[in-house]
Amino acid sequence: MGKRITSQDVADLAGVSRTTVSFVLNNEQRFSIRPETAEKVRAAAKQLGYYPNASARALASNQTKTIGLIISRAPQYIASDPFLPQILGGLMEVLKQNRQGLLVEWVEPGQQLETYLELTRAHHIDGMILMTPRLDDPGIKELEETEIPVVLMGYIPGSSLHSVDVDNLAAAETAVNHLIELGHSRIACITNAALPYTSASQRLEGYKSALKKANLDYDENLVWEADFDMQSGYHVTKELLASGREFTAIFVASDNVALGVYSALREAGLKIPDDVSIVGFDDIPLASFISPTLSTVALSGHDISVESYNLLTRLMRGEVPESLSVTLPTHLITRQSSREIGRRAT
Amino acid sequence: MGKRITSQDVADLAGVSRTTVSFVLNNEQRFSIRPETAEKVRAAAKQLGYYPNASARALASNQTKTIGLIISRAPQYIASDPFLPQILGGLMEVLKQNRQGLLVEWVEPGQQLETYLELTRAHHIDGMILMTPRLDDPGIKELEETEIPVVLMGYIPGSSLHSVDVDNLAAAETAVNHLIELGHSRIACITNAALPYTSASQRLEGYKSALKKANLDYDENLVWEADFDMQSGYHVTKELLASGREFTAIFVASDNVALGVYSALREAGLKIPDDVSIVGFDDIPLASFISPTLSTVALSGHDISVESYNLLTRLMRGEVPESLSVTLPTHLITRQSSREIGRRAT
DNA sequence: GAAAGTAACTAACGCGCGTTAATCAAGAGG
DNA sequence: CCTCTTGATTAACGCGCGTTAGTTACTTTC
Repeated sequence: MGKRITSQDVADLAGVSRTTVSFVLNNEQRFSIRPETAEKVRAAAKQLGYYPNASARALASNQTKTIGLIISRAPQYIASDPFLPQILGGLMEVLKQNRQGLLVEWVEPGQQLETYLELTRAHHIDGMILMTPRLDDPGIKELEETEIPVVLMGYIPGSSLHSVDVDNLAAAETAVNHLIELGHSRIACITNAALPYTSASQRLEGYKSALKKANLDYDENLVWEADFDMQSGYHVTKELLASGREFTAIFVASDNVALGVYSALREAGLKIPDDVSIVGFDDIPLASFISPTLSTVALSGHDISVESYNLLTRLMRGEVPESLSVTLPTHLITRQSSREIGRRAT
Repeated sequence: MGKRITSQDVADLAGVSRTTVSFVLNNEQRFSIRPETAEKVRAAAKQLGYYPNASARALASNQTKTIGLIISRAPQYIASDPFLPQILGGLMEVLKQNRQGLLVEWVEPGQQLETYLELTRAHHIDGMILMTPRLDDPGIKELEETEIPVVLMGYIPGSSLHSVDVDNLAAAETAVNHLIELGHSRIACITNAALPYTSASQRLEGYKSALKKANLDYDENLVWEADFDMQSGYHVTKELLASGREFTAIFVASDNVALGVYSALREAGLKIPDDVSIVGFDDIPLASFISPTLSTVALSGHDISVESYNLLTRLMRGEVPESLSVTLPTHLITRQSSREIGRRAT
């Protein structure tokens, strides 16, 4: 158990005071340090292999240099989310550049309050990003009143918290419109998640809006709720098929769920896009690798992460961004899974 | 900026000393506290909404109650890893039960040393789990000498660090053997990653071993290295096809990579399993949803996480586990992608 | 009834660092 | 020669908590 090296050790070796060591290593400009003294300190620190203790530093400076990513979902759903790595990857990339750490937490519906309070009051983190928030999250209100900077990845209407999101409604509308332009009029909708998740309800709104603008009837029997994963997509599609309702296309608000839809349709002997056209959402890497390749709404998890981090950084600096929310672009990518109604393979 | 609530505030309100507050809230059994006093303290804490400051606590107790998950890979590879969420999900589940936090970091080859030192010496975390370690990681040696508990998710031969892994070699051997039993003798191998990653080299060894036991020639022109993602699987398969070498089956050491292989074969007009049989590795959720469903070696990311955490916990408690490494079971799942050689669809 | 406990609690130190106010040397100005 | 700056450095306090070594008050023991 080698004795831990403190800044006092560095100070002793360099023949200066601990204060000087602190000034040098933190590049404190307000106090002038003679270059050769600074060099002596740096050499001593290097020689001893000194690394400032994170806890002590956090305690003294009131900054943990760590931000939190909070996922509003249970682990079993997290485990099969192909989009999470993109978010995580993007975030970790910018964080490392800025020498900050990332604490990952999840909260299950019903326990949000306690988790948020613990995280913020205990000051484990300097700021937090809340992923896939739920409309019915009672903790949101609590967070609005806390001092800690918060960025929502996803939009909560009426919340005073800053947020980063894509325009889910418009994007979904575009996707459904694409199907309408291909001549489809009986278009089913399978959501990406339960409706308390804002992205789910917004995408559903976009679906409705597109139908309305095209003067197509909205049939609630064609709308089904999936639950993040492929299994749910599979089961919901089975039910849709069993319901006997006719449809020639499905807007699936999540590529991941769409994979389950593919599987169920295949099992039912239906061909994509010959019998059913599909448009997904997210453009996960897989979308261009499966057969048939999946038409989908592309959005960049990487950009969402970076923008969230940028916004959070400004909040942590105490700045007040002019606008409450950042909306990122999406674009429709048409691939093989969507085709004009009635046309057979060429 | 409401004043932060400290244990002193709780003590004042309860009419006791700060020490008593600490004893009560930490359930310190060594000192006897009168039940009604304890109750008074708890009531005061609740009333004030007191949460002990994490940094102060860490500094005083020398425990951060946080463990680190270190991923030896660059963010762009992390972003498309379908296996990461499983690991993360499992880990987060057990961590929450034990009221511990999770700090996620990545290191890129070449910078491991600095990152490990910083993380351990700065005492950001109580212990760490190192995911997908590389044989050529110079930091491993450093970690062996550090005091902080470390668990490798993946095996490094000759290392004195504890590890949790599946028996990659045996599992790969089983997979290849399955192909051999189906009558295949020209079996290509596409690795899951570059060979410095131990899982990649071990799976390749399993492939070689299976061939050897079956007295089949090892042809290094049939072995290609992929790089975690689908793109690499796609490109490598293209090259394999372009090389003109004959083969009737491919062992792909990663389901994710196999998806790229699927795509390339499809593009070349080859049918799976009619023309080429495929066996993958990992059993990602998608494996049973794509067409044809993918035969693969199943392993549980969840279990790997849980076992890693359990092992790490014991190390953090100062225990010395009898064995250096934990090996978890795998099992081959045969689905549609592998079939007897020469047989056409039924 | 003094010595020896025992239960219940507290004063005070230390964890390692950031930071303010103070100190000291050295030169500038008169 | 003495004051006044300026530049370079340090003593000392505080961050909020865990924890040891007490200190009380209240029994028990012979």
